[in-house]
Amino acid sequence: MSILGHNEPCIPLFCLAARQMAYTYTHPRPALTVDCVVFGFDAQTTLQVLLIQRKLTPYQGEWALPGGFVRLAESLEAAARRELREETGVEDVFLEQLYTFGQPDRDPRDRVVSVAYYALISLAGHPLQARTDAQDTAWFALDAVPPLAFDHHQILQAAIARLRGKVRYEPIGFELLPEKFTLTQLQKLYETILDQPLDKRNFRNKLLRMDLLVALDETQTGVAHRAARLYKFEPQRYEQLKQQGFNFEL
Amino acid sequence: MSILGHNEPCIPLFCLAARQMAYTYTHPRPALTVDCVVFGFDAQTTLQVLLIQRKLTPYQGEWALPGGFVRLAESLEAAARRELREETGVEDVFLEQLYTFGQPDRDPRDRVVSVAYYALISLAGHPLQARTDAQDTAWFALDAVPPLAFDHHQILQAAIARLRGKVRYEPIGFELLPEKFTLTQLQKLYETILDQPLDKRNFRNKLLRMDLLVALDETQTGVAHRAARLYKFEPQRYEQLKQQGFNFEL
DNA sequence: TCAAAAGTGTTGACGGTACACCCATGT
DNA sequence: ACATGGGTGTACCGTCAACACTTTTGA
Repeated sequence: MSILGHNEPCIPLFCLAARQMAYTYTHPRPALTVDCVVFGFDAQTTLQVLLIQRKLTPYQGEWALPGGFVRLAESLEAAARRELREETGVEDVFLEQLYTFGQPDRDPRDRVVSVAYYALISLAGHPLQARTDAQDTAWFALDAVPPLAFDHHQILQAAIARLRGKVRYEPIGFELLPEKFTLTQLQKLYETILDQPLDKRNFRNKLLRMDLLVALDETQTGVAHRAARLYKFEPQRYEQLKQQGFNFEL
Repeated sequence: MSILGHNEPCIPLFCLAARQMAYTYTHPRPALTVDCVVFGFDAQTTLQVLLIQRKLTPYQGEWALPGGFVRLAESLEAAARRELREETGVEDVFLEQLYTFGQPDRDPRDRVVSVAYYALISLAGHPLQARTDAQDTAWFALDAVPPLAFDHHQILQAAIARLRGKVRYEPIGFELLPEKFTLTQLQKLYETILDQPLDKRNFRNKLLRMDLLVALDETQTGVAHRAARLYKFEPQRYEQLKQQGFNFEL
């Protein structure tokens, strides 16, 4: 646990650290962290964010985005993935850089610049994760997010805006669904993210016309009504179409 | 001039620097810089980037993006604007954060993370700038960019991709033109950025239908043929329409 | 008078939107 | 048998794409 309250085992790389000492005098450096906005979706509930409760001051006891210091020998994305794994158990997810936040006063103690990432995962896949036992990690529906530490509320808003924008012209929505899903689940996902109702027939026609989904020979199970057909998104098919000038758009 | 070869007067903030010393041991910090991709356009020529020639090792004598260290008390954007002013004389321009580059080996000497920005300016407005006298600052057409230092080529490519994407759904193209411009100049700008020919009548109809431009009672001067009407982009009008659900799109 | 760019409308194709009913399944 | 969501087609309308000639001006 670091002095700044982020979770990082202390394994300094001595040669790099020594080399840096000389430079530090001429150029005092901001601290560098990564923070992750993890979105989870489940057609039974809604779109949620993963938060952790801070154990250290400042903002002790408040909720915050998972994140921590960047090590000297790892890339920014690697740092984000490591923090995500260490703090929340989340692994192997869609992860993309969002924006870098660097207002001088965003951390009350020291200058800390943070590179924010956002991640997308299916809650149906990993239902509430192994970490739910830990009292300090929890999912919050987007309309019930508690006050957040630092400028994390601003980061969250930026992530929502990015997701809303990007989901319309890149097929990233599928990252929030299990591998096999129904068209109704997909529609509910889009309605939730875009915050507007969509017409069922138009939605289905449009998506199927794109030729990105393969219909499986399977149906939903465990529902108290007619079981819906399951579909799968084909990333390779998308790459192929994209090279032929196809543009995903919804 | 810093040991890392970026241009920054050495004015350490001693109290912050001292406070940081204690943390440095537990958390050796990457150095943090900003780099700027400055795009300039002129309907007589084409889309260009502003580069500076490095005077220090490494990559001595090679071309690079303007940039330098972030100071402890300034925001990232302020650092980008300061470096731009100090190194190239460019001021008061459209500037937006692009992406943060942090591969551990992107600087051969030390870990340096760089927050990249891109800027848009009209060359007709500031024709080749006061700095053209300086031998170490120059504009390069995008299809004639020399080899660049560090990973600056990658940064440039990312900036081009961003510009190409964004120009289609936000009216940022006007930042590359003088305040008063002709529709032909605007069309040439879009053709250059999107790298495809556009139909003159369709282009004009579509833009004028958007109701974002005001026709001025002035025409071009100094051309050896019929002078074209001048137009002006109205940012307030855009904000107003946006709130009514209007989406710029080309 | 010539060269060079400005300016202007119509048509056909396509995709978006709006809209309502029957079907399959589990309880 | 009933409740719940699954699944399907068409008609209208607006927007995009293709396309060529006349006008103005300066040299």
